[in-house]
Amino acid sequence: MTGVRKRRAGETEAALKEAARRLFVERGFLNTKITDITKAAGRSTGSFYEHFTGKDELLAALLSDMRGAAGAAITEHPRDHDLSDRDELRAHLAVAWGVFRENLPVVVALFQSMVADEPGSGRAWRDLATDTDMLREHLEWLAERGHALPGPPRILAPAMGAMLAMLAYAVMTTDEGPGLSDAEIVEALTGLLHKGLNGD
Amino acid sequence: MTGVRKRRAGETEAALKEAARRLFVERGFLNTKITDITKAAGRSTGSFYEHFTGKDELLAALLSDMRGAAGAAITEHPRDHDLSDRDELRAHLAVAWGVFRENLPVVVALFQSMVADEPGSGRAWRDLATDTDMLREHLEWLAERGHALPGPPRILAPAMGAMLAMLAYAVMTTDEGPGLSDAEIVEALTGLLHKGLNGD
DNA sequence: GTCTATACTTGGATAGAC
DNA sequence: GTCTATCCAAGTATAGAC
Repeated sequence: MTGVRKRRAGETEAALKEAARRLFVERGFLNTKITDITKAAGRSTGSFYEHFTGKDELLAALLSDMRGAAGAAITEHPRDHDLSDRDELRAHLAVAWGVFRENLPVVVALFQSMVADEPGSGRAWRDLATDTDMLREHLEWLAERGHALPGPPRILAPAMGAMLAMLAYAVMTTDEGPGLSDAEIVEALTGLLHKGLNGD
Repeated sequence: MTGVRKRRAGETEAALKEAARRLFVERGFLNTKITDITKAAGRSTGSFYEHFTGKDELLAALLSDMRGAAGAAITEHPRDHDLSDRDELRAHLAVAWGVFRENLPVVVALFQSMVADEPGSGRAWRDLATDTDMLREHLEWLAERGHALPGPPRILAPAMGAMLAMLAYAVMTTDEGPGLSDAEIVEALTGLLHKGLNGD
């Protein structure tokens, strides 16, 4: 493989990804066909399969890119973050909301992909539990320290994650939103959850 | 149209609906093809279109049936329900959870249908706002009476609805759930939201 | 109203030339 | 690696006999 050829290949892959990101937001992951992506990227159908085995692998690649970029912000949480502190809770929520906002194409695609799966697969619960694993640990840490929670962390964490994910999806895919800024939404959620977890 | 013929027609429609309900839970709304439904119902493809113009109309019919049955429980809320009362809040959540549980086929189908729509359509937000309209009014009623809420009802209501809907979807479509009974889940959500709304 | 048979469309995937 | 051309499977929807 020559250097030029390699570069051209990289450009094609990047073009396909970029086109996919744009289309995933506009039409959604499910309604975007591979031919739509190649057309938008100015590439041929055959070329697509030289880079990805299918739409799912493309999504996996996008997800990988996302983790590389914004992943650090989410992953590197010290286990002893104190969510009973209002400012820390707000910061947490703000980071999560921001990651959603910054990576909307991937978020939309993952959300659609998850919900479109066979209900019997149980994927929705599995994804939700996995994605809120760290939050669950935070809550368990609070409980271990004698903090009185309104319920078991293994249901509270997924519940909070469900609220955040679903609400973010709804808000970020409409023009007719609640008429509130991101900061105002985060503030409202902070109030609800802070009092909810700590009782005032 | 003879009486016999009419009866037979009614049976076919019922058989199609019943088959659809079953398949929507097993495979989901999106993955269930019209041919799957007719096959499961022991009817022909052509016959299907004599009763419904397509899958969406079938879903609308199922939704209509559901409203007729369980609708009363949800719709007939006096506007002045006091959600700051823990027992009333729990009862509310329990009713909603129960409706989801009792009508899982329709709930799954609607959820999938909503999420599969073009993100740009803003349907997710619209549905969420509509479905939590009454809750929003309840909260506004509280606010009018001087109750201090953690944020504007127009974002709190959708947020609560998002949590309930997404969590119910996840929990009810898995065998590996949180290991809690419905009552225990409702109790945990009650605790979280009651304190969240009222501050202890 | 219901059936069988089939036309039609979409979209995924590959073959082979360049 | 990329392209054009094409095959093929899946599903929707209709036509026409009963």
